[in-house]
Amino acid sequence: MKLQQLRYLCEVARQGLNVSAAAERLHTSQPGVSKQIRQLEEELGVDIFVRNGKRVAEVTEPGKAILAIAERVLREAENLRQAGKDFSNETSGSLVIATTHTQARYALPGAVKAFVQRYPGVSLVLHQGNPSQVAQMVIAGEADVAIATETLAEVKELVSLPCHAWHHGVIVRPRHPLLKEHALSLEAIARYPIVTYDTAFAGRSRINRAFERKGLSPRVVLTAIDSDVIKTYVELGLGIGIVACMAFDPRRDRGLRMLDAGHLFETSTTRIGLRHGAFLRRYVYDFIQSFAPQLTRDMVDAAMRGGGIDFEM
Amino acid sequence: MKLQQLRYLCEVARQGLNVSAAAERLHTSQPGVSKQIRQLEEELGVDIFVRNGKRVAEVTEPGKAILAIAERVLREAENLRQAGKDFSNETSGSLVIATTHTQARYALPGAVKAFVQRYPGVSLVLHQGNPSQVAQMVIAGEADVAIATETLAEVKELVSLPCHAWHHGVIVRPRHPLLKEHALSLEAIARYPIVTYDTAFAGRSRINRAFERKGLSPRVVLTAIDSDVIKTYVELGLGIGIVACMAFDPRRDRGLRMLDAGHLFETSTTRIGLRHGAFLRRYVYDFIQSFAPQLTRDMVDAAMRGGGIDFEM
DNA sequence: GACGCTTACGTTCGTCGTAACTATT
DNA sequence: AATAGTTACGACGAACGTAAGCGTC
Repeated sequence: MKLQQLRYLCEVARQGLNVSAAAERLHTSQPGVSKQIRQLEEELGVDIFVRNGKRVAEVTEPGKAILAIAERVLREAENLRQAGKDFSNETSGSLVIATTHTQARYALPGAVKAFVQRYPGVSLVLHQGNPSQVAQMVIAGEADVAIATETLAEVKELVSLPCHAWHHGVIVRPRHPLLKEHALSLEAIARYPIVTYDTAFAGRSRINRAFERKGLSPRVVLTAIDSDVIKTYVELGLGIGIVACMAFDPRRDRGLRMLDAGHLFETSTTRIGLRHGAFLRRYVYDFIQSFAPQLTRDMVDAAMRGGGIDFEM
Repeated sequence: MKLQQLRYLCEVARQGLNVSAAAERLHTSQPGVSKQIRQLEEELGVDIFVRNGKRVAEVTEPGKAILAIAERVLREAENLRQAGKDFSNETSGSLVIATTHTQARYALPGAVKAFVQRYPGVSLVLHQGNPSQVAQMVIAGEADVAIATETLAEVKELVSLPCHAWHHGVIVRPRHPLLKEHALSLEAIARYPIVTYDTAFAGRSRINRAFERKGLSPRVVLTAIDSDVIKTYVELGLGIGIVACMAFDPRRDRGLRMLDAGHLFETSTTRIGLRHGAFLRRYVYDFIQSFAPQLTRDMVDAAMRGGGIDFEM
């Protein structure tokens, strides 16, 4: 068994069982790939692919299990390579962050700016998606870290750590009647049409729960995945907005007013998600700590090894 | 990077940094091992070993991290091989069980007997040790499953599952005064010299805790790691014994009497410990279920993937 | 001086790529 | 007919083992 064979195998699977495409991506010949896979099948004594005549048609049931393990082997081998680069003080590299719009736009800029200054040789990539896509990217190895408020803690394949606690606020147009009420209440909010986040985004679950508990069914007239869209429509007078407080900037958002709603909705916690057992280069720890200062290298390491460990903020 | 290089590397580390010894164990030449390791070091750009002149003296700090990852790679590769054997219906193989005396002697015989009948081609090996040794054997890959009452649940590197709940009993000689008391109490027990398990064995922690809670400090005159030694000394009149109920057999132990003490000590739970993420061959699942019928393959799999999952009995 | 690791070198085996062949759509 | 995968074959390269060299203990 050789690592190369596993690489070939996984690439064929990733290319939708197309051996030629895999060979091309691997910069090698197609017969070579074909042969190595057959050799692996022979060594293991298991057919991994079902071949219709000469065409690779599907993955056998044992093949699925084998592919899963092969991917783990390759991932660990990749960890080794990363560890090598890290210890040899190689400054170049890449950091791929998978995150949601709200985080990318309002929470990350500070940490990102500090990072690119400190590590000019490291290319930083931001991938955007919804929380479950973000989690999947990290699981699949396409991203190094996931940052999101929802979902991450429930994904078993990831180690997740709390970064920031934050809460929601209500945004309205200037001179809106809500601005005159001396204490903001859920009942008052529910009287107006609402513009807020899409399901499974930026603490939307907390918003729903708060209304449900009071037996209120607010009229949500528009949902968006990002705070800017919400703000735009609130400015247009479509309704009042419920967004993360951090998404409101009094200087930029002159056409809007923010009412703190920390007492109405549960606090949300932004979390960082990491691949279980992954080797993280020094700059990854640095980035994490720059984003969430309480997450020291030791804490992250402890969580990565322990697996089940977690703590509340 | 090749698997072979990692194999060489780990073997050298395991042989106490002796390249020649590693080469011999790997059935290859010593220069080959030496060269491959240097190549790996060059590829990774990291010195793994500190060489005093021409002698390998110690592992560098980065080397330790690299060794840890290399071992993970090899373990996954081994999983692949096991998966191959399993799916190709190869009947031969081995099952190494690390366990304590009490389990081996009183809990396992039934499951072991059924196993060797059902899988005559699989060689079953029992390794004995104290609970933490047992856990270490599985972590190190020397054993496939750990079975013990203490320790396993706390070891993070293992997935542990509850098998049997059991409790302690008090054994005394015939005509002992305790036999006449109509309700056994801790206070009554504490009046006599006690023979029981060594620290960290077979629920000894529960025994201690029960007495502590009542503020009693019983006089323990002898501790042993196995029930048979305890029984022997109780028969000799050294004191009364506290052992697992399952260790008492009225037909064999004619010179002794057993008093149930389930109401005095907390229930102990025998657990099975498995290496996190390991591939288990079919017969391993069968063995586990034969030992603890509630542990179906699906349950074991769920626990292995989930990592943090657990349930109480 | 004995042991242990490295360097040097020749053989062998394996891998890769090209080309021809065969099956599937 | 075109696309995709396997078989065949020759060239290159890498790993292995033997033998010699050099440092420690």
